[in-house]
Amino acid sequence: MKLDDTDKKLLAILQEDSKTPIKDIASRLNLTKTPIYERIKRYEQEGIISKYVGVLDPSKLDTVMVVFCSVSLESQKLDALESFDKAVADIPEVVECYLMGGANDFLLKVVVKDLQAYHTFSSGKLAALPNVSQIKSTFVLNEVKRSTVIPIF
Amino acid sequence: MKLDDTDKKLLAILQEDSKTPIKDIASRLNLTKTPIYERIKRYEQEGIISKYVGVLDPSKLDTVMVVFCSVSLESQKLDALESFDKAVADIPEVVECYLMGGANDFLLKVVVKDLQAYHTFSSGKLAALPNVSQIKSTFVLNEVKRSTVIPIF
DNA sequence: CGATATAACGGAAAAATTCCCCTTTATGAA
DNA sequence: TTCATAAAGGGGAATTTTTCCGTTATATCG
Repeated sequence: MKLDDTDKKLLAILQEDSKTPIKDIASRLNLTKTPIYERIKRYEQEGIISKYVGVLDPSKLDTVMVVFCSVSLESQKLDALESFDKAVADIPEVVECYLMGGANDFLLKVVVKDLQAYHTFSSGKLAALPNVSQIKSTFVLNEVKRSTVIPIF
Repeated sequence: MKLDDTDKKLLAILQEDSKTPIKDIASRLNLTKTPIYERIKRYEQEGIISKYVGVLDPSKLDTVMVVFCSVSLESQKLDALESFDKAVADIPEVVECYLMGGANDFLLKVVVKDLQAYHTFSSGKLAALPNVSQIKSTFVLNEVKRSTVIPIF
């Protein structure tokens, strides 16, 4: 889908604050509610906007710890990768998971409540998945920046 | 702040779909709109919910490429770390940034439109920041899972 | 057992979204 | 240039949702 200048500005606004009233967006973009409303509906229908969510501040929840871990599999065959994908989808502690280039590892972002919970997760749930050969964990000391915005140029 | 069972369920719903009408949430949690409304307002005032955002599907935007890079600084002094923090906040391509334990590196999630844009970003903007000594880039081949949900147990 | 605080309820007012039809602007072929 | 057609924008009314009351229930503690 082709995005014009208005689309880019509008998507930027919705990525920053999806609760901004349509009429306010309209006046910022020098339009009225109808064209704004219809553009937004189009994004939703086409799946460009997949969902609207509330974002929590982990520093306000005293029991949150973030860990990145890179997981290597014994096999790089497609079905091994796919079965790992599926397994990971159902583990709530795994908040993000990426298949990475270079070493053919997965990079996982994991959220747990403390170090003990991480140990349980890592040695219990994660190491138990099929084909897992190596897990390297790195702990987040400080969350410097976290945004969900995909910059559109 | 102490979170009871209703708070946890409510935060889980809002993290999944913040557009769910309050009356629908109320009936799911066997309550009426008022207590739900007042709990949500409390989360917003206390900053537990920091914002509401629209989430874009990068696969629907043909020009999106994700890279993780670990950046080492020459100095681990506090002011060097802090000036890096501040600089990173203003770079839109840097979507997330974490100070990591272990090697005292930063881990950055970077979103650009293609490989050429990444080269421009990496050698231009990123390497130009003060104290940067080493940049290791790993490219995302496939986004297996990406959620903004912080699991609350 | 009161007294007080906290949470939940129900309805009305305000605000936002949604939907309708109409007007304007852009596009392209004759 | 001009007309036909499509695409985008506009304005207002109906609907839905949020917000804000006053009131009632429930729990906690001396």
